[in-house]
Amino acid sequence: MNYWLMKSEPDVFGIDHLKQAPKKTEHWDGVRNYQARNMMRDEMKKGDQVFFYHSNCDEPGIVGIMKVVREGYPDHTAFDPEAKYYDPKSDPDNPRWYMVDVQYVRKLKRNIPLAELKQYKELEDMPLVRKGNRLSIMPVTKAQWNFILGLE
DNA sequence: GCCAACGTTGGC
DNA sequence: GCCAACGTTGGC
Repeated sequence: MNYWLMKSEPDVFGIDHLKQAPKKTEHWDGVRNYQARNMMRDEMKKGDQVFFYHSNCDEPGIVGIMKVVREGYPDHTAFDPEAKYYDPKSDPDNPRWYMVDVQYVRKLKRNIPLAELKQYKELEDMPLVRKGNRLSIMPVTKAQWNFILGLE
């Protein structure tokens, strides 16, 4: 099993939105970055565990855990001219963008803010804590995963 | 293929 | 709201 971290803006889609969704499950649409796309399309597997990270908010940080319940499939919002992340270069016969479905597992006992995560030598290799990193989906090693859970 | 311009992300 | 970092676009 692999571990991941996915970012989302809580004002747009936060962990409570996921918790309140039908079956506590939602598709992770709107990703328009090739590195992140490749991970969702090729690498994220059913049962993989994912940290839910809140970005662009008062206190950015890891707030909970979810799991992959459906592996990569085409992001249909790219085909919809009305959608915010419409991409005319993606078409159903040759989809450019992919998404996975994720299901709410639980919140962490406390939110772990980015400012704190940056302090730990154990996490210095995470793209998350590197300056200027904008990747919205990233792999997490088992060691990093366990270390972060130990911070709860 | 290079690279300047531009747009976006996201912390602060 | 500012701005650094980075990805993408498009002219040449």
